[in-house]
Amino acid sequence: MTLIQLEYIIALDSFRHFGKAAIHCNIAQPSLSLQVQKLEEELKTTIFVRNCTPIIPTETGAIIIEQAKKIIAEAGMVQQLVHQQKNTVEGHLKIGIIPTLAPYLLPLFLMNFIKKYPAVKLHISELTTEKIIKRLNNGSIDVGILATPLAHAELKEDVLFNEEFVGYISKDEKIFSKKYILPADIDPNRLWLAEEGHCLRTQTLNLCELQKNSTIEKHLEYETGSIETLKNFVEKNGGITLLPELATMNMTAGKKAMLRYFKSPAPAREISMVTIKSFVKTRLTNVLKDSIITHLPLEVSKKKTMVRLDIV
Amino acid sequence: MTLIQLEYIIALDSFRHFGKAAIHCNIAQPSLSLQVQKLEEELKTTIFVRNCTPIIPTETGAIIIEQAKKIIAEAGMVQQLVHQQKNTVEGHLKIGIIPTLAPYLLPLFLMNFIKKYPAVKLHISELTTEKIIKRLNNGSIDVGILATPLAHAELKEDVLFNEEFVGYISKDEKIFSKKYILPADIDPNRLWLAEEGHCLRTQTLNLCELQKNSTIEKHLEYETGSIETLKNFVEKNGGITLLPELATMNMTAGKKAMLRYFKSPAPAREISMVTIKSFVKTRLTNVLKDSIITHLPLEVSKKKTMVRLDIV
DNA sequence: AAAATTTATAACTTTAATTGATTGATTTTA
DNA sequence: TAAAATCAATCAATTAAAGTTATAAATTTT
Repeated sequence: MTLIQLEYIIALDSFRHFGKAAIHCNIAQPSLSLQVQKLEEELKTTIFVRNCTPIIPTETGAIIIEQAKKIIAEAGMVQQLVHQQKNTVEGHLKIGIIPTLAPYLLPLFLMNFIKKYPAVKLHISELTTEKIIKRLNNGSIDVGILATPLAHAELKEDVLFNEEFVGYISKDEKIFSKKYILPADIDPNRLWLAEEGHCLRTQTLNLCELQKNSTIEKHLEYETGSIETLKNFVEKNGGITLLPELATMNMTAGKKAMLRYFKSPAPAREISMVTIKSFVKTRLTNVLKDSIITHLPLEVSKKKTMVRLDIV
Repeated sequence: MTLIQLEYIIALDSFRHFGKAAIHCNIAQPSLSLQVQKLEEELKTTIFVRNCTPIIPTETGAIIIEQAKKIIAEAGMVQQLVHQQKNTVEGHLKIGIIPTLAPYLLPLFLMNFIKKYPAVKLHISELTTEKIIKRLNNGSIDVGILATPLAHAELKEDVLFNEEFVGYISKDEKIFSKKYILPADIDPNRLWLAEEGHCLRTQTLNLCELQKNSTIEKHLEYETGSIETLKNFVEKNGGITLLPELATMNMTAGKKAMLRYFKSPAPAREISMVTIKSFVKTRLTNVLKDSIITHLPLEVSKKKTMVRLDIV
């Protein structure tokens, strides 16, 4: 039994496909087949049932895979212990972050982070919530930064901050004249929404359904995943949209005049750093977390009374 | 990093000597050197300080070795899980047992055990308590069967039974006429003792010192590790010796007439099955334990009031 | 200072892992 | 239902790695 074989069966379990798992492991498909066979031979048990699509682990196989994950995690811990001992922060960290957060959160801390920890190589991907969860599970990213809670038992959530939603109101709207708005003030028919499957859409809808279960019937359906697009729509075409607080930070004074904050408790989304529970690069993620939190604007980091809008 | 490299550094830490560790690992010394170097290179840290004799692990090295032991234990668990799943009992088990127990305990269960579990390969060595502890720690035996408690934090003790001591009294002795004896009845000057370092000697001396701190001055000093020799001395030359109960089971009626049991609570030694705490072949050791306990003579297995004589 | 011990290095051998090409089996598509 | 596509296993060849013997370098012991 080798650590590599254990990595291979974990990948195979995660992809349920020899070819795809092989690509993930950076090897050719026959190598994977052979190593899995060798391990099965050594343990005198079949780990995967091949005569079905997709392949599935046997009962014993599933137990072996669980144990393999434990072993690989403990093995990863070795390098961590060395860094801890040296008091160094280095290594690779693959981060997945949702697109409604990335353009506003990353610039706040990223340059500072890579300057402070030059030995850390970051690899950041903008991904949807769904893809982040999938990739955390198959190990192609280490950390997710996204709205929580996710209610996934295998994931560990570390709350970074709560981000308020702010109304972005065209001058033509009735509620433009109000100083502070209430969820009830928002007319779903005047609301620009993010596209289907977008967590911002879910959160916004949650807010509306919080007040009344009105059927939303829009005259114009426009699907976008971009907050900038939503902003532009309100500016050019009127209407209302909800912006996460960080997206309002760098607006010009003129545009900020169109913002309307909610009366306390304001609706908010909880933003967390998520890892799989067996994740071992704790030192890296800890400094990342610290870096993010210390570079948050005061408006966000100071605790306020909020109502969390869940995404599920 | 490979599991083999981890095994090598564990062996090297245990022997503190490249040559000896290499023999233990069944490889040549340069192979071990090379693999340790490779691991140190990969982790970018030195694990062992070589410019001293014997070599010692660095501070970081010691931490890595601890983690390595955890990983190797978890890896050993995989095969165990497979057996558990198949509900089979198989594998190798290396047992160390003290010489004062081996000839009397092993015949009681061994044939039955190998018949019941034909897939288990046993390798049994008669070893002193000291050597058993050493070999448990360096992994050259899996289980020790010996008198406890040992007061070693890294070892797990599983009590099998308590074995009474019985006086073996020559007809010439005054106390031969007594039906039941007391520790105070034993004249240290008439006592045949096992050799220095022998746990039976320590236990016997403990018993004597329990009553009075008399200085033992013998006319004849004879060093033996064998209970049979002690018996023969009493038979041929008179005097007294203390026998562990199991050593009295197969005696002829004539010789049994020389046995004198202690008044309750009788002095006894605690016999346990000892493993290192990280040991994983729990299924094997469990069936071994069961096998031993179920084949004990009734006189031994039935609980009596005893006073434990410790060996330390 | 010489001998012995111990680890590292070098050159070579053996073993193991990986690959590209191909086969056989199964599923999908037309 | 036949053809195409997909997927894992097998084969032959290559590459990489782990191990070996012999020996050198360094250290300790005598």
